[in-house]
Amino acid sequence: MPAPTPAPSAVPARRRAGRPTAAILDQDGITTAALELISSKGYEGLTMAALARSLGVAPSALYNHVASKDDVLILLMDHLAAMVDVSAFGTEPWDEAVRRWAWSYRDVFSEHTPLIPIIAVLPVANAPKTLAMYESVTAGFRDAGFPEDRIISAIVALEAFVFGAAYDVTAPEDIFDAGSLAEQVPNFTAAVERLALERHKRPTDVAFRLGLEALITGFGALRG
Amino acid sequence: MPAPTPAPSAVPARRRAGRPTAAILDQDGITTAALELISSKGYEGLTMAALARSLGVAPSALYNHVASKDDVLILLMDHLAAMVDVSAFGTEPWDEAVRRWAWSYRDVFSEHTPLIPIIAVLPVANAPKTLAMYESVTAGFRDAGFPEDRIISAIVALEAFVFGAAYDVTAPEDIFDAGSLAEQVPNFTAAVERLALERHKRPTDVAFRLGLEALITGFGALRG
DNA sequence: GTTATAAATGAACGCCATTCATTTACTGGT
DNA sequence: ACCAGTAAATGAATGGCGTTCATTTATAAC
Repeated sequence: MPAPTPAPSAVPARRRAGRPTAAILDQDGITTAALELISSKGYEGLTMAALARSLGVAPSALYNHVASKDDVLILLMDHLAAMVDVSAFGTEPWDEAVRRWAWSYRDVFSEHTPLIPIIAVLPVANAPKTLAMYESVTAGFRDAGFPEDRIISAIVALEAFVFGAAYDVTAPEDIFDAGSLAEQVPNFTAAVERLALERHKRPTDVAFRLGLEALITGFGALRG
Repeated sequence: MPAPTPAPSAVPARRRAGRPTAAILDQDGITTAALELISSKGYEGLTMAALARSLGVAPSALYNHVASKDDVLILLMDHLAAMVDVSAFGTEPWDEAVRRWAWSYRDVFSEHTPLIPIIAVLPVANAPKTLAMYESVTAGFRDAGFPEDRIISAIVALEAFVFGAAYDVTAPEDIFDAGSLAEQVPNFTAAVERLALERHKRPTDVAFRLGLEALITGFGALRG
């Protein structure tokens, strides 16, 4: 018969309430766990209960470290901002640096579109890594001879394009299939059919490139 | 004392279950009520319960006419697409028509940013009025000598910019105030301070204009 | 007339974010 | 060495949400 001493279980013994020897949770751990949860279950799977469960903790415990679920989303988006590639500012010519930054920015957030409504509107003071990204980009623009009073406007415009394009990446392939209404919109249907299928390039990438190059060209002309 | 016959009450007598003389609800009525609700209480106030209440109906009654709340949002966004000004295509030069379309598009959706994640990803077959908008724009591009195989890409890029800019409109004024971290981001802080305060123009409008003009110029060069 | 159906009701469900009283172990002051 | 205060956990409870479903009934169709 089995020994009376309980075997170490996959389910850990239920922790008693009260202050533990060392804190189990912190914002970094919560952020990491949230990212893992998102990559396995998507944003629908990101609930406070699931997050707590993945950390081996009761849901209410999270609220000792974040004020709300929105707070978790802010932590996430600031973490992602640090993953955006700004390294080309300072090492590459301005236009190439913008190109790399924008593609990278779009790619990072296209996997995290539910954060876009938050980052687009969040005061930078609440997001230090995002702020650091802006600092690098701003310095790159200034060093490239950009007039200082237009730098922020240019960045805002580029960002708007990037966010919109990030959504576009997630659109289904047949988004432009008009179905039974096709006959009623002949010009549109024709244009969709002619959409050049460049090899190895998604339509969303072609559109992003087209817009980005126009913005880079247009803004490049502002440099002194 | 009051007569036994009940006076006509502000609260209507509770309707019995069963088929009414004429249908109370339809998709148009739901859409209109939803718009009113949003304009008075905002998108947080748009719940199925509140929507039903504003129509004098039980929440479950809505589900005879829409499959889900997302369905309501789709109705809303298609309704809004019809409000976007495409009238300049065909009457004005191409660049001016794009300008009017884009500004109008941005203005309409800046009041309805919660719909952006939906419209950005919804197949056009589910949104006839949106499709009609695309038809007008596509025809305008074609008539302006735009190469047919780039029309969709150009529209997608413009739309991405418009959606991102719509979010930007809703950002708080102090979004770029770095607060206590200002010293750590000197270039950024300086650029924010120099942000030219053009009279009568919001910074968000300045940025939109900057980006839009760059896109129009860049895309205009593609015309044959 | 009978039958079928569309369109309403209201009760119930499950999920979710959040709050709160409570417990407990560590920390700093005397 | 004690004591008080506090940080960090528990788990039960709450209220709101979208949605489902059995039921009812007026109208339309045969």
